[in-house]
Amino acid sequence: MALRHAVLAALLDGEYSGYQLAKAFDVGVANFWHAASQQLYAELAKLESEGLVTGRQVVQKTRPDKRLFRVTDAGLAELERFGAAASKPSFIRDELLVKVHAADSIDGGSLIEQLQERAAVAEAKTEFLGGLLRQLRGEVDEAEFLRRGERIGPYLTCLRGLSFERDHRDWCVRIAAVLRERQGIHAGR
Amino acid sequence: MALRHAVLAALLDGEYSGYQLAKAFDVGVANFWHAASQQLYAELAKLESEGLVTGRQVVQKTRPDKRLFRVTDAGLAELERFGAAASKPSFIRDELLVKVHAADSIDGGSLIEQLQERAAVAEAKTEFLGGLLRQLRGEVDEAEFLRRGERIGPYLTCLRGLSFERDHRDWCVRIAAVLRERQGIHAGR
DNA sequence: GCATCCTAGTCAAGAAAATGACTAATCACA
DNA sequence: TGTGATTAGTCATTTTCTTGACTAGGATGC
Repeated sequence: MALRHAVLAALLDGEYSGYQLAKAFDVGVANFWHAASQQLYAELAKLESEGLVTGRQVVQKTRPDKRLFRVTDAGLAELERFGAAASKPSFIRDELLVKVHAADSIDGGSLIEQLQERAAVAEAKTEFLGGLLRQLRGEVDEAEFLRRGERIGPYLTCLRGLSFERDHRDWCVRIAAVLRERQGIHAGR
Repeated sequence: MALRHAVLAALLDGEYSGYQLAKAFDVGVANFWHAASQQLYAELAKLESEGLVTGRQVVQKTRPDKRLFRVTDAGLAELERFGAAASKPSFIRDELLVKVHAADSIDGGSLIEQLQERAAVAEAKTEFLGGLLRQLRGEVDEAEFLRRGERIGPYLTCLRGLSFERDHRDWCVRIAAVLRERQGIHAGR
């Protein structure tokens, strides 16, 4: 009963097909929620049967037909209700961190590689989110956009994502350096 | 097939009962993995049946008896194998962020309150993790500890947790301020 | 001219995780 | 003297997630 609200929140940006929604969950929404496309199709069907979203068929010539969904008034009411209720505490789940926690018992070389790779991914995502933010705010500067923009929700969560990715990148780089130095010390004995 | 490695990594710190493990998953391990105590008991039973951990009964007078677990050589080998394999991408899941994404459609007052509350929690966790780090490194300074400490894995993941919480707190404070200012603008019209 | 990618989904099986209830003794507090 | 917290778990059910396979046509690249 939680994915549904992430879907509703994502659909506020406009009409989406399940496929497009899955894309959104790979980029902006990924800053706070992850879901596979099959889950999204299933959730959309459930939301539709409950009347929280409506879909309309769009026939396409060069592409398979699709169904575009948007949030209904009942969906908005449900979001409103959700917004007022208590939130579950957030959680992270990260296998790379599990490995680092076990760093003293596993192969350092491989770990360093993975940290560098992850740092590169985080760096790429940092740049991507930077671009996305520029796109979302358009011509105006950030402070002005945040004061008077019409749809700032996605912007705010992207800000969080950007900060997270930067921070994560820095940590990865630093930890890789720490592990490299320790390898040098061990090799030098 | 993922919780098992988090459990193995956590058990590297020494012998733990299921109950103690659950505590660890609420503090240090929470920086990268979340699990309910029931899951941990179940996972420990599975790991034991596969020979990756061994448990020994400890009879207590004033407390219920408990079973302390430690990682076996087979468990270490499994961790080693896990360390060399590719990691799944990490994911965050945060209902508060879902709400912020939908900020334009839900009640601002409640959201601001929740952001402030979350900021306070993050602040408390920041302080807690700071203390934990001091405790982990003992008398030596950080650079020295990271160069020559014996068990740095938990320290490194706590560093990540600390950074995350600080960052999260700052974001919460800032977003609450942004939403407050927007409320002022609306009220002023 | 063939291979692969992209759009746009659907289906089913099985693993993993979340939830809620329950036991039972001890200790701290008021 | 009783209320609640702490230690130390167990059991069962439901929900959610993951994985892999499958359809099908058009676009793109080599």
